Amino acid sequence: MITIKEIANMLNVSTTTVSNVIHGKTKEVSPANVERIRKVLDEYDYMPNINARNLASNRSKIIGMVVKVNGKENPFKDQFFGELLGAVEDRVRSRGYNLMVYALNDVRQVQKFILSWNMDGLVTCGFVEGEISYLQERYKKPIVIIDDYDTNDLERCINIRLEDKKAAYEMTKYVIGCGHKKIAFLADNNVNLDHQRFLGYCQAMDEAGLFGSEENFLKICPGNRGEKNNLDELYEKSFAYTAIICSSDYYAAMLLNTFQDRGRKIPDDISITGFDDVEYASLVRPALTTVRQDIQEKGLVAVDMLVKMLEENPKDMETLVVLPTQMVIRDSVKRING
Amino acid sequence: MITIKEIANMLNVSTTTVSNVIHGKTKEVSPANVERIRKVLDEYDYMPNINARNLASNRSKIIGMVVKVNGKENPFKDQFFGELLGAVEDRVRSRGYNLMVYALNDVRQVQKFILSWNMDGLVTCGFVEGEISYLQERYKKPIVIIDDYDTNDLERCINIRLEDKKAAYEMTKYVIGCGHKKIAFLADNNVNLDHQRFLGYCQAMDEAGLFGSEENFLKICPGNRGEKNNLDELYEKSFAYTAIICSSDYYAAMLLNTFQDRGRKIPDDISITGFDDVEYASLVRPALTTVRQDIQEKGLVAVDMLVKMLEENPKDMETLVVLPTQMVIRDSVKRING
DNA sequence: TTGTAAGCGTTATCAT
DNA sequence: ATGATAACGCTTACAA
Repeated sequence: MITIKEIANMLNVSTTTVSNVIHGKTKEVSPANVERIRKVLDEYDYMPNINARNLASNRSKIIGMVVKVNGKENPFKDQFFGELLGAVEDRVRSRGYNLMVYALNDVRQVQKFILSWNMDGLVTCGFVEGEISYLQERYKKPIVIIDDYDTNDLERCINIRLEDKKAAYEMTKYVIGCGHKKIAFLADNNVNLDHQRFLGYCQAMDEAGLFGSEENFLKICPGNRGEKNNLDELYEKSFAYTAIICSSDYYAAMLLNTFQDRGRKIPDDISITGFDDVEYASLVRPALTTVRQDIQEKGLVAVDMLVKMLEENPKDMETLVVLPTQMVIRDSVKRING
Repeated sequence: MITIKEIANMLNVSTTTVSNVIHGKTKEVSPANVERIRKVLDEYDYMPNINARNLASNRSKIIGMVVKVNGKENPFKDQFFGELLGAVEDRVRSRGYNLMVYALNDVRQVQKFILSWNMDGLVTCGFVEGEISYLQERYKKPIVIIDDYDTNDLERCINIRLEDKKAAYEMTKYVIGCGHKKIAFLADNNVNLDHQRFLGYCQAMDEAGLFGSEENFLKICPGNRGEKNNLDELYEKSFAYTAIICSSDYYAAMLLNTFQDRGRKIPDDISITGFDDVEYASLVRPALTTVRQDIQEKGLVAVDMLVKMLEENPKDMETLVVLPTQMVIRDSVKRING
């Protein structure tokens, strides 16, 4: 690999001049030299040594994507994260940055990597308040936080979310409108965005004079490697309901499966709804009635906001983006008599 | 961020001594100094500047993962790539490296990134012969090639594949054993691993005295953004068969869907098999009879082999890993009368 | 328009 | 056991 210095020597010019040509600052260089240097650059297929460049210029052109991993699972098995990552990668690259990916559960490790590499910015997903602010105190560059509700108005931080509460509210209202009264809500926890969705569910239930409380919150265990889901328990509990609002397509599909295997007909015996509208939401049978979010868009917006902060550093930048959702009605909810 | 030089000054020692402590070369440093330096390192939460380190030591501790993207699709939407990426990330990190991810279709771009960053090694997926050898000529470091059949015995390259032909052979044999005679093979192309699977199909057909030829190769169009699948055409053609061996779960699920929507019963009217055993293979209905591969393992092995080359540089290293597959019999194939 | 030279934070060689 | 010091390849004042 040829270096700037070598080219400068070859052509009897200074490294500054070569550097200027490389960076397109051709106004500062005589046309003749521009020509000569460009030719050599091309001929020898010059590639900058990015480590040297980063060291000298004190930036890195690296954007880190850090997703929190709970337990031992591979987060990118989940189509949501896969699609998000792909969108982020695409936009990061087309904006001239490079993407480093980490799936971690320890925020101290995150800190180590981003500081050591002097990353220009960060996209995080799945981390919560305490973790984010820990990072934010030590890392003085922009952070985009995807899908968190507890981190608000932190300096240099941008939040990207959905209308989670509203979406769950609408879905629940739709199910109620189909004649259901005994409706449960299912998630693997009741914090952050799952909590917001639960609140939406509760609101719709309350408005309809039904009973939206924790009593009807069904907690599903994530079922990591080795660890079993609590599907038996959920199966038993499900008999108390005619519909279950799930906080993800993933769990909805799991219920669909389990229940049908044990002989309950869906939606005839019980209705089930999902959230996200990942690809297999329309592949399972019955196809899931669900809430669509545009994951691709989430990733693109995340990077765009980050790069905007990085390159324009606008003073009055909006610090929160709430993306819209959309009901997708398929076949997993039955219209029943009141 | 505190630097080595600053620490050295504070303690009136040389940067060499500090550096030695940082790297655990405590034999070369007096216990008293080890103690003093460690304390400061800890107190000031020293983080190395990796760009400086890389520049000085001429390595990068970066492993690149490059997946070829055809058309405009986001490859990580496909659970196969998502899971592979997650496995690679996990192992890369635990081996002390960092992962940079690129989804590209132009091999010249790949070259630019890996050379500029001085990456230590590469994991590629989806690239084919000409592209790989182009890279290999310019990039003098190890490359792991996943799922390619046309690149063999290139220096510094390791191939990782499945028993694709054998797996397809066994699947076809199973379907024949269920009494089917009119069996098609479906893929989106007939090169590389899809071709191997097609060969396995043909072999089983031939052995059974049936007709395994291109005539029974059904080509499905990938259906990228905007572009439509040729499902109408495939639906019509399917009436000539009682079973279709698909080269991926993805397409199998798509057929399941389309055919059922148009009123054909599966497996009663036509049997369908998949390949990969991604998660939704067991979520669709009927659950797919398919060939299981261990994607997680594929990723782990890829990184292990790469790191082994990097750190041990063994002379007699095996250059090909063929991972096993496994038949998974579910509900999408019907046993019929000969 | 061009060149000089300091500096980025490490590593590593070679003395002492 | 410890320390000078050059080197890594680039950017960027500043000088000419």
